[in-house]
Amino acid sequence: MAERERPELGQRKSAVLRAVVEQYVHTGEPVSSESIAEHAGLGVSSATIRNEMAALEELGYLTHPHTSAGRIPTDVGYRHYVDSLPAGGRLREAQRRLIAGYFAEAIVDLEEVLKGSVQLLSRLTQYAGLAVPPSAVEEPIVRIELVDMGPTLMILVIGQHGRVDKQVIDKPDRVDAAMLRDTDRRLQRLHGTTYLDAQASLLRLAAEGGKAERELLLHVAETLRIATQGERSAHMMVGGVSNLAGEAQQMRRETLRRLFETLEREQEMLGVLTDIGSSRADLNVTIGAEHPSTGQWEASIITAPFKTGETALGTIGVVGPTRMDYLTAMASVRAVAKRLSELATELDQ
Amino acid sequence: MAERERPELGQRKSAVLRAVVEQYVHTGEPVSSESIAEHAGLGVSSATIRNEMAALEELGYLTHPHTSAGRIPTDVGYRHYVDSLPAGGRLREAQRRLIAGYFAEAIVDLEEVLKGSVQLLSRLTQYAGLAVPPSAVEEPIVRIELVDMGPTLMILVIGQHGRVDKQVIDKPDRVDAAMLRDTDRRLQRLHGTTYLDAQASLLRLAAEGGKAERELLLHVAETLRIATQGERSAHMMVGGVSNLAGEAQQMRRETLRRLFETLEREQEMLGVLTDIGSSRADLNVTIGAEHPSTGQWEASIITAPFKTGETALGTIGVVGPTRMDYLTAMASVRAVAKRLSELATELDQ
DNA sequence: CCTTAGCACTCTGGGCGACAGAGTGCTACG
DNA sequence: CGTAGCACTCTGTCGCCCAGAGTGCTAAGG
Repeated sequence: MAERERPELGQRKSAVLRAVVEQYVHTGEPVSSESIAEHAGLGVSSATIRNEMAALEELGYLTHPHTSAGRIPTDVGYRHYVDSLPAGGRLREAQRRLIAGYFAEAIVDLEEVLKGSVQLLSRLTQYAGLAVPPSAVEEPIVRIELVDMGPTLMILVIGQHGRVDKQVIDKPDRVDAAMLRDTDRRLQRLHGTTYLDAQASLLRLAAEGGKAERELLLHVAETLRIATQGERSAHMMVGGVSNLAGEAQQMRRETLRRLFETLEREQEMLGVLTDIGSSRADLNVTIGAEHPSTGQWEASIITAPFKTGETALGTIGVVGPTRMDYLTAMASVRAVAKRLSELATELDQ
Repeated sequence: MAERERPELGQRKSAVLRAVVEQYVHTGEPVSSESIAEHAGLGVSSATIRNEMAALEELGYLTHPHTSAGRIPTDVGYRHYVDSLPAGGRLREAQRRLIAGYFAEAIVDLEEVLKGSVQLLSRLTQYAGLAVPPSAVEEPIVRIELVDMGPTLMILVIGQHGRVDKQVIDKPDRVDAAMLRDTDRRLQRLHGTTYLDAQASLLRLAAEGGKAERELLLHVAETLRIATQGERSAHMMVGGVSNLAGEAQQMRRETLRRLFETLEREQEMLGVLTDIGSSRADLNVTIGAEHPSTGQWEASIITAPFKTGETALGTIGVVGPTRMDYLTAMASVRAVAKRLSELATELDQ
């Protein structure tokens, strides 16, 4: 729809826009026509650049802090810039090596790998990294156990991809060792079914059994529900937040506080990420006010799904100020997601 | 030793110091002699207060931003203030209810309780909350299992207090189902021993068994080692960091960044907390430059251990700016630690 | 000897005007 | 259509002044 209103820019306008974005990202200062004329190598004078800039401002791609200041990109400007970027953004050699080095270590626990990836991304980009682990819904269960802890009981569920969900509950009355063994055996039937299917099966099983057993099974079902349904379980991972505190020269204190607040609220943040990732593209970029939440904190989010074959597992990404080095950030996220997908595919066999 | 150099202040000097600290914490502005004379109810004129203030400055408890500004407390000033505080600081009714409400919920998983306590503390104090879970060293093992995940193998250790440690490894060659069952049975001997003792036992067992089994057992020992020795396992919990971003009006950007950075580095932060908590007091307060790290970020840390009976389990606390509401913060930390200790004692039976 | 009133002194912060510099927008010309 | 040139506008800074806040000191009084 925005496509309709903002038709293809001329080649030179695009070049000017790109130059403005890149210079502004680099220096953080409004960009003057003269510096573009000098550095961008377009072979035209500053006056011509000024005309182009005025036109770009008219079209909504640039703004003015005040009359006699240079131009800075608007969200729309960044959007055009990002869309016109070549797909295969390049990384510095050092960055490539960092990524390669990380994935050379043989870590086989997906959760550990993701934790590391978050760190990796935040180091690559100097923004905050984030990761959303696979939802358990479709994950086959390898084992369910009831562990007797004395006065309490631990329900333990192990998934095919290495996730472990646990819940500790007060041991219901009238539950003894024999009964636990019995229920435990019954739970073994669920091995191999997915978290989702197992929930349905449990409800059926619960209906059959005696009162005490029913209570137990319902608790198990609850554990699975929590594991699949977010709430306290959907533990999104965030790292490198301190980068934002330093980097964000221009962010006002209040803006920064709100950003941090949201990053701490898993549920809210997951909602935002779901919105952004719903397009199922290989790389999603959301710039400033394009999303109501990110608009609030003048931030951009770049995410990419990682998958085995064609099925999406989870998401990784970075959060940074709108004035972000999109080229590097996009390339980093894309590269890490690619490696993660390869690794996941390998683990899956 | 500081005790030696700074002898007991007179009663009035103490009162003036307290008034300055409290007013400064409240308003964030340097405090003038006149406002103390008016509000502190000491029944003397501002000139007298001025004399006292000059003396306090001489002694190192107060400073001056510049000649004609009011006084602000130094770290030493805060220290004296804190030490002279009555032990049973009081909380507002609303805060009491918040704490009572939280502990009224029947959560029996220590880890969950701690996560909640961190949130609770950050809401009570408006600073960042933190918690260090019990070390596994002395915790009895309830169960050790080897879970066959296809190409990989998960080592799973469950502790008496509800902790679950896992490590996923590549399945060593020459390991088949029968052998897993066999080793699994052998591992059952370790049930009931502590994480620490189990490590020693494993090394002995490993020496006896065949080559493939030895490799397995060594991996198990490694899992236990990681669980007891910090590294990636000692997952300190931090929450409410966004409070600091807003609250810290006076903190410079750079200071804030460093603080956040340290909060993200578990190992470093754990080191600081260990230093602070080593006194084994019921409540530890470290103010600004009293610790080299906290000095760097102009912050104070308040911690308290929680225990069952006499054995310390872990630590909770808050981190805030030196200009902190010590009264409330100390009372909050003390109250939450007390409740946690009660809860832990209860769970332990 | 301690307290206090009074006063001179100092430093900050805001308001004001002037000014240099940066950058634009426009016009007129090739 | 591009460009040189120029008038115009706005910011940031500097110096200045002034009001206000708060101190330090002195001298007088209990």
